[in-house]
Amino acid sequence: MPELPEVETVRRGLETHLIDLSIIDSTVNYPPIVDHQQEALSALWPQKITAIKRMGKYLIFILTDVSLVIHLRMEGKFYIKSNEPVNKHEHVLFHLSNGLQLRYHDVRKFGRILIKDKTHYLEEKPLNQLALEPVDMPLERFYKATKGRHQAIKTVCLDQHVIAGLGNIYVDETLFLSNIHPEKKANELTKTQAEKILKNAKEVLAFATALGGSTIRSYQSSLGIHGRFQNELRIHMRQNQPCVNCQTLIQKIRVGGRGTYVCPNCQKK
DNA sequence: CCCGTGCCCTGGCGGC
DNA sequence: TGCCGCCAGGGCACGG
Repeated sequence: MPELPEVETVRRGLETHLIDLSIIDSTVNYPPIVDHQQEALSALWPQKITAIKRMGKYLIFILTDVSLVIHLRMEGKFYIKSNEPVNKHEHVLFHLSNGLQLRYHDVRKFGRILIKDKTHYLEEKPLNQLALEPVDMPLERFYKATKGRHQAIKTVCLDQHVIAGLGNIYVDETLFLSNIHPEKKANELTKTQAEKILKNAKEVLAFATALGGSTIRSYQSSLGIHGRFQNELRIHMRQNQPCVNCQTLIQKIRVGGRGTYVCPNCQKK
């Protein structure tokens, strides 16, 4: 599942390949991906790709007249291909001015590509609902948000309206590094614990981004980029393996419906 | 406002 | 080997 480090890795790859190219046409094979706006999409072209940005787990293509706000969800990825046969999971094709095609590939079909106003996309859903990323988040603001929540801290950290960029992998890593149990009630955190979470979230996201994100299971990065952070995971996907700190066997539990890895000795409720 | 549930979707896997 | 049912989960709609 692409989280902030994987999305940033994708963004950098796309930037390298696409800046200053134009999209001259589009083909939509599965309309829900573009929110059934395939005709509006077709009417846009040509548009030059002037910038590719990222906010939390969203990618934003800045084009001549509009912005495309893209969420890869679980398994969305981009490929750049020439005229190879179209794979059954390639749902949207952008035909580029250099003869190549940017193809959106998504086995689960959960991803979305939304057409937004060029300058007001920040004021519209979904980006107007998006919280700040850990790197930009003032402690006071994060701590205040946790105080109003009776849910498990893991659930709150996954809420993109509270803090942006963390998904299931990096929230498990962050809470492990913070010695906080994922089921701890958010409103019972001390300010020091909130500070630890914020600090560790920043560090783990920065380190993972530097390694090109994680390439695990269903999520393999596109454009030939393979992340290496999966080799650095301390807790996620390590069920029944010894904790790196205390050798206690790591447990897999469910928190808020999510598979969650925890060291019952190191992480306190 | 807050919170829990169900939905979207398909490949992979366990069980028989 | 093949089939069936279940599981994975980010974000959102909906209802209490």
